Amino acid sequence: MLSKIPTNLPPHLSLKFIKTYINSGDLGRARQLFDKIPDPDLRSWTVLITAYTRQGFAKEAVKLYTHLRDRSIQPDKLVLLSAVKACATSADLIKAKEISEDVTKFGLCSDLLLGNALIDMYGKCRYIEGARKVFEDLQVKDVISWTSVCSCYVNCGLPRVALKVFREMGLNGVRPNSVSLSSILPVCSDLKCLNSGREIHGFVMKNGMEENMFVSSALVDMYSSCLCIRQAQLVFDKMPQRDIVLWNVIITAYFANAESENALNLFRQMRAEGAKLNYASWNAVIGGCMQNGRTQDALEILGLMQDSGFKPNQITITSILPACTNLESLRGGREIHGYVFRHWFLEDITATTALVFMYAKCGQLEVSRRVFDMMPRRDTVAWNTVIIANSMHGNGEEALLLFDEMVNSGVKPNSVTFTGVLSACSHSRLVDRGLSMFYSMDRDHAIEPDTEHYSCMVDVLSRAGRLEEAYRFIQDMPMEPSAGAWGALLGACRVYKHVDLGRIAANHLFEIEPHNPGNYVLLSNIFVTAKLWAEASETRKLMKDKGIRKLPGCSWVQVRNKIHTFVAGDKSNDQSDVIYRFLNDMGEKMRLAGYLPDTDFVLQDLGQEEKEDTLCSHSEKLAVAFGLLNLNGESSVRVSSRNLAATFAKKDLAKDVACALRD
DNA sequence: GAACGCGCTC
Repeated sequence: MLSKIPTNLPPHLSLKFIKTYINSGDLGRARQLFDKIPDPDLRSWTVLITAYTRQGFAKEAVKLYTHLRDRSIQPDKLVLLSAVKACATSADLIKAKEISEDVTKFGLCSDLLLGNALIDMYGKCRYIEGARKVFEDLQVKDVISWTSVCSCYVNCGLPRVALKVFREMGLNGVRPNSVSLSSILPVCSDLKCLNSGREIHGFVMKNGMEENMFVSSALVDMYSSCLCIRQAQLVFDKMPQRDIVLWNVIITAYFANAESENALNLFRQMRAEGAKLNYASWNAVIGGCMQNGRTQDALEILGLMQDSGFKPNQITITSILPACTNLESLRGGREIHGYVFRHWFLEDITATTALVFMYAKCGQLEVSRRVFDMMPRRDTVAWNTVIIANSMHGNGEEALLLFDEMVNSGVKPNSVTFTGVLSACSHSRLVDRGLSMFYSMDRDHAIEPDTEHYSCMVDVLSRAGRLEEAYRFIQDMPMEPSAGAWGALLGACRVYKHVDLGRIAANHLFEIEPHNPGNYVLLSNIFVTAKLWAEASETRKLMKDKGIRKLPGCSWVQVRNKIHTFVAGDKSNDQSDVIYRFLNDMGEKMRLAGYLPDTDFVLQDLGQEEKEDTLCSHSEKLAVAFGLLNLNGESSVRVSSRNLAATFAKKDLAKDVACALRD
């Protein structure tokens, strides 16, 4: 029994006791003994610092080193190594610099082991200059020095430099080992650089390293990222043994390549072979199902996961939450919110962000905002989500205020942020703000606008009726204009009745996406409005000849527990009579108030009265009327629309998700 | 006494 902590031991014995306590997992007792030694030797310091780092208390380890220095004890190489490692783990750049100074101060800056550890430390602190300096100053560099400096560039988001350094290493006659290879292969994955990946695969085979678990799982991941799933499978098949990571990687690879059937088969095979699944396995397969639209499978596997004794964690919840991002899911979504709350997952920035997004998508902007406001910390994605939420709901001014708040709080915007901000500007007709935002991207935030941003700007100008400007904007784009850009212009040409530009935009769209029915319908409608009947029917004919059909629009509204669906001109609802009478009354009241319906929006060649009728039977209008008539103000009316085919698949999945989660 | 591979949100 290790009951009483001994005192007054000679140094070698106290070290022995400290080690015994650490090995038995009692770090606290080791510390108590250490604190009782009046003058601990350097070995004791080293052992304790290392133990703290290994057991996940790197900050405490760094503190311990600070105590040592406060006592003006001169560190040796071993203590410094342990401190450098602690600092690397806690990624504390300020302490990192202090320790680095100590290394120099005590004349150890040309030591290879310490130098390598310092490079790794700076890499983990994302301080390239520091790592580079240590690397340059090393008289002798080995494979670890080179690998560490490569990893540093990878960590700091400079994959191309990492690849360059990796090649330099070879040119300097240093042969990469398995660690170097599994560090550099993810770079090929990120850059989708199949050529470099293949080259490295060749090196692996020539040097007989293909059975290394780290190397082969990195190879599988590389081939998967480069969309060569067959190559990935070949690497996997050649492995005589498969550890859990290799299984996870190959399953993720199939999901990422949209082959979910094969992924699920491998998942079954993995379980049949008795592989010991970990959290990554369960989350990979649940996330993979969700990414591939297999919500039902995801739910089933969520059940299996819990049967196997794994409690869904933040990542599981985050993956499954998108099942709840539709209007009819609000109830189930709330239950999941409860689960997230009960399990302290609100501390998790990713899970909470998914929750913020879910509420916004369910039409609950206020709740979404309250959840966001309660977040203890917010990263770029969290800010992006709340900005996009406001943009979706047409709160352009609020989205811009949030953007300022984001920048002021020191969180860096990225390209998604600007997509959100610019689309907010377009929905709220904030043209000047949109333009100034767009020009500030490159100038103030070093973000180069991509196709999506240009399309947003075309939308900003188009919706404001500045069609010629929008067209010039498209012509000045540095890249090939996307369907989004031309589509924004075409839509606005319909609203502002601009035939010439409409024709130009549509012709580009027919090239880019020849099978999108919307473009043909829009152009035909533009012709109808301009009374260019011949061209209108020609467009319709073009569409028909290509075998393209427009799917009917559809809207639905939830009243208490039931979802009611409407298509345009729908008379199938029990209350259809009441709905149409209500809409007619409203129409009459509007006319009296001086509002005349814009019948230009009806494409058929009908009489004025019939045209007004057609406008009244729009599917969204029917759904809103039904909601107003049946909800009696007891809650807000939330209507959502999609094309009919997508609607058949809708279902309150959130409830299923909530049911599947067991406390 | 040093270095490496798998899971989540916009």
